[in-house]
Amino acid sequence: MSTANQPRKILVTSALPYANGSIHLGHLVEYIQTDIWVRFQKMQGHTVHYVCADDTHGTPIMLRAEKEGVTPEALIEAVHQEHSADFKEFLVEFDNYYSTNSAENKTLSQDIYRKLKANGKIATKTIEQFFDPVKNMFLPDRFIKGECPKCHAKDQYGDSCEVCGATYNPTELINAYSAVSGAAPIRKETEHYFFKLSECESFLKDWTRSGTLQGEAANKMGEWFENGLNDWDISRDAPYFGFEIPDAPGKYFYVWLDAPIGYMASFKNLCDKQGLNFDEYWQKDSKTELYHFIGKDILYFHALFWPATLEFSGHRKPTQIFAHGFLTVNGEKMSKSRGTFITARSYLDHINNPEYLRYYYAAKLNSTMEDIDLNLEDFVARVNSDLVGKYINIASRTAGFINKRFDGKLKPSENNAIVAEIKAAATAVAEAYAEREYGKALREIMRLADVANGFVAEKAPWVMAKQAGQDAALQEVCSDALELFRLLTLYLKPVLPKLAAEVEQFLNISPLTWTSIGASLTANHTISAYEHLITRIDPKAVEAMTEANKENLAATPAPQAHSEQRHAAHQQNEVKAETLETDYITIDDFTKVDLRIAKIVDAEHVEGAEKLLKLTLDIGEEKPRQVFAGIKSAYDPETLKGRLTVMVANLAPRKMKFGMSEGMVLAASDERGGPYILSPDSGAQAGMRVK
RNA sequence: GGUGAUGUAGCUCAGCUGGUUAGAGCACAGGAUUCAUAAUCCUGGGGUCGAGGGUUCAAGUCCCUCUUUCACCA
Repeated sequence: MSTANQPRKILVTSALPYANGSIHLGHLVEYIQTDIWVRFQKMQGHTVHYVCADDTHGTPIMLRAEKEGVTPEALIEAVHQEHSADFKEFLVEFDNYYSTNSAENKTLSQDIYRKLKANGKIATKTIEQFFDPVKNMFLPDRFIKGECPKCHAKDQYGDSCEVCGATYNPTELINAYSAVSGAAPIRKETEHYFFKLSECESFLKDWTRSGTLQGEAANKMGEWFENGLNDWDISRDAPYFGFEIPDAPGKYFYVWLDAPIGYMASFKNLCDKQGLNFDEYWQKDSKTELYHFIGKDILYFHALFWPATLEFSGHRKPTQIFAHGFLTVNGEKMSKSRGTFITARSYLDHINNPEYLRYYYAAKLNSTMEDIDLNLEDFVARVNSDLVGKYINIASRTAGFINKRFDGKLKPSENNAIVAEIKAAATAVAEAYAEREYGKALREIMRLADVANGFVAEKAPWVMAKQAGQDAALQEVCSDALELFRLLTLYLKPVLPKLAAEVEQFLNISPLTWTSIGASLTANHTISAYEHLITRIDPKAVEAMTEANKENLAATPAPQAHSEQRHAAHQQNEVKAETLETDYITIDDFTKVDLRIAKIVDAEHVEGAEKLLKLTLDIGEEKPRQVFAGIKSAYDPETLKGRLTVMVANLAPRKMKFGMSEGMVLAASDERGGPYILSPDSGAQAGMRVK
């Protein structure tokens, strides 16, 4: 990507936050990352539209509204107000912040659906799903609760246990009940609509490898292709809060169908308000650019479903998708009990300045999908040192002389080498921003701030101030220092827009853009009086913030542990949960398993495998079996050779990445350790049946 | 179980396609300075670059094995 001089037309989105909860510091990583990029591109003189919206549909919203005794519309309106206010205060400047529950989105979603259907990409299939007989509705996994089949913890969700971490199907829960009504769910058939993603494979393979994804992301997508693409279930049965599917009474679009179309709808709304040409941005051969900033957890939706949806409904595809990692706080997942699950609002209540967080995130962000860590101690140290100690200090230590001694008038030198050096860094800084290497950009900028402070220290204007006849030199040094400060402000402006605006006012200059680098503060230019622009963070404020969030824990019920995005990603599995299981098996069931004593004739490491060993097992057959076993962590292959163990001999052979596995070795393990493979008592011979 | 990441000074992180005695900021120690909200400047201590093996004239950087942490998928 170049920082070229040609003005570009760019449409940028951030992922749509779900209208079911508050914005927290994790969300803000993405919005701040996007906002910095957008502001940078705008400073470059490009035409940029940054749109977003609340993601408003789905079962969780419907049920929450019901619980609160309001309509879904009222609920999402209130959340929209809250989200908008949060973003505004964090200086996330959308050109439009809309809602997926809009007329535009309904029209676009239905239109796109019709085109997909006309292109033969829609199919129907009857599936079986859990149904709440009291509430008369089908239940997503997360609304089925029960006792964990592994550790017997009560009230666990349908897909995994939060106590022991086990994952399972909702069918395995003991005494399953509907989280909505408490009734025991029953299985019921229903007709669903599917988008035939399986037919889009060759298109998607090309698309995901054409430079549209980060390298790591493209690798990850490779997994999906290896397993083959499943058709995508895009319908949900009434009652559902969403858009009805055309010509399908009682069927609604699944929220993930209309959510990304919400990007288009928000832009459509902006076009209507500002007279922009919608089709220029979305038609098949659009020359404009389209970028989606997302979290790595929703890559699947944006790199598979979304481009396929666009392609087969006759639209353009995204230029690039930028996925970022998650936020950890003090090196760990955000946690209510540690007080590190911090909402945007709570941050604002305790730390008066949102730009500190913007700065810290920017200092940590790069173009990869790595997680970033908000270390609260480091946060305080970094902001205080970089922003107050280094950057702001340059103005603070020199502006006083200009104001007191020269009536605010500047007189810069003709050729200052330091000024030239800092101007010369513009390209490197711009490239780093464009590539989303904000950490790199800020490291460079702070290095320049060090250079600027070194310049002031070397010239020692305070010495000049005490010597007669040094007035001109004093004015020149301080003027140059303020020019350095101006340039540093310009470089920091995408990250610190509010502070930059205050500096512009202080320096009495028009808003800085990238072309302002060529300009300079000139002789006789008058600046305003300097007032402290920012103050240091008091570590006590941070402490108070985490304390306050701990208190909230006691006061409010724990939030839904599963994010809407995580849940969304699970939707593919809902369809798969089909076989019901009972607690007991019969002797016949057991004898189906052909267990044999096996002699390990050979064992070796598998190149490239993390946990596997390749075993060659003699069970008295002509040819030994080759079995891959996940016991590498516990056994050295050499020590296994010659041992007897137990294997499942009639397990269907399975093709693994490293070859065929013709059986399975039994081993014991749980959280206390393992795996420990089994050994028969002495006397057993290879090939004996275990029963 | 699979996949992708990850492990570099006390802390947070840089180290591009392998090449001089491994870097920065913070923290710490000593000195300078006092214009600036204890800020700034100079100097210094501190790392067997997760562990082991290999390739190479040369590896933090490539390969293999083990291991840490995380995420996604199953």
